[in-house]
Amino acid sequence: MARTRNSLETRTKLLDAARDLIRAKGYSATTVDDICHAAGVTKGGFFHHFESKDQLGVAAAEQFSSMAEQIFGSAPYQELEDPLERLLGYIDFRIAMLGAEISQYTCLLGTMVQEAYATHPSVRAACDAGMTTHVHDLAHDIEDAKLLYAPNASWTSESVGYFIQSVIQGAFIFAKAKQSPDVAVESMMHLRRYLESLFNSQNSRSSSSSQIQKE
Amino acid sequence: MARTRNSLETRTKLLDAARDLIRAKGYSATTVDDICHAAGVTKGGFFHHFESKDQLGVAAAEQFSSMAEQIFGSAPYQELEDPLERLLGYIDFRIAMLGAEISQYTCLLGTMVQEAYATHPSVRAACDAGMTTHVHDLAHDIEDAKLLYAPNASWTSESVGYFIQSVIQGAFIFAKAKQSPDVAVESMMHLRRYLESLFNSQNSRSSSSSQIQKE
DNA sequence: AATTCAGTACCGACTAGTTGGTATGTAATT
DNA sequence: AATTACATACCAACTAGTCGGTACTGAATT
Repeated sequence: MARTRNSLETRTKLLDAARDLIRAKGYSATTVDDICHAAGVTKGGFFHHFESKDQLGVAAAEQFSSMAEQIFGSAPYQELEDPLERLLGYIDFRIAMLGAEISQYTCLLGTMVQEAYATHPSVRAACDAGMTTHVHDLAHDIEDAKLLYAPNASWTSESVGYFIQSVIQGAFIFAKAKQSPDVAVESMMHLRRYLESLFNSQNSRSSSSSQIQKE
Repeated sequence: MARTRNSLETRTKLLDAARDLIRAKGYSATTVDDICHAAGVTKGGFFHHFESKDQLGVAAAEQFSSMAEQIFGSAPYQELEDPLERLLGYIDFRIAMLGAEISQYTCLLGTMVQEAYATHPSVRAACDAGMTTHVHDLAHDIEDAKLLYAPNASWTSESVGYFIQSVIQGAFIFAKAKQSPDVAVESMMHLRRYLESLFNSQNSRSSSSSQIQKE
């Protein structure tokens, strides 16, 4: 029966199945058997790769984080030279993602941490770590844009990064509640407008096409 | 043993226990036995009041909605005459709430809908209904403020209402992940600043989002 | 005023199925 | 030969939900 005997491949199949199932049903409602069945692996195989369900949750969070890092790190907007344009490109990219199926664009970490924060400490920590890393990646561009367009602003780049993620996470909740991304799209447009306004004040010099044409 | 034989009281105790437990552990991880134990009621009593766990979820969502309606409807900021001040008062009120324990200020509806949206349709619908009602309550003040301060703005009051709720829901996720409300507070401060900016400028033009504001 | 009686509120043991996890076996790889 | 990578069979604890029974209530009947 066992056609392939590739440890890494099996592990990846389990993690992918876990990612999809947990995004759809949540962490608690997703059983080990569910994951095994979806991945085409038996219980024995599962517990060969992960010593507990919680440890799978941690591993799934880590895998999701590096997947996100890869997706956003290699997205087209990263080629833009202006940090503000990269930031707005990120938002536009996330808005574009809302065109796919709900289960494709929602965040595993946000979903898991909601139910796991009080009862599964290791999962909570893994979600926190992944989200924090993503915020810090963003904050780098925000900081560069700030130095360029709003050096005297009172807000911190990090807080803007967390704000962006809060809007996105909240938008996902409404996409789920309404079974439609429409409200989420509008929220992210508000977010985009706010970001523009943050970099629009006082001494701004921009050679870019979009916003400021004041002299 | 049975001191009081008050149907409504027992039902309320079950709903209160469900609210607290689900906010802490999520919907799936909260068992009927958990709820019974916390409420001091037996299984028989539970299923006398609710014909299924899902129906309890729906009832809990409804109760939570009317609780919210009552809290925000009778909050001090409602006395303010200016609709914009009422709106900002709402934000300040929510920021102040972040001083309590996590389990006290998080949203049952947002928590439940995350895990239930695909697998428990009735619960999803109840959460949607509750959140939508709350947004519409908010949107009323937003609309009034718009007529007063930004009559020509291109955004809709409803979309601003959903945006506010998205930020709040997302902030809760980070409060859980970080086990601290600090990040949530900062996000709500950004939200507050955005709302101020929406009503601050001479919005005599529509659609063009760039607006220069003075400090 | 006492009795009946139907209905409501609740109890707690039970069930059939599910849960995460284990013990043991075995074929493939090193 | 030893280790790895699984599969199979199994278990104790737990799961939502059931069911027969009990205690209390309040109104109608006696």
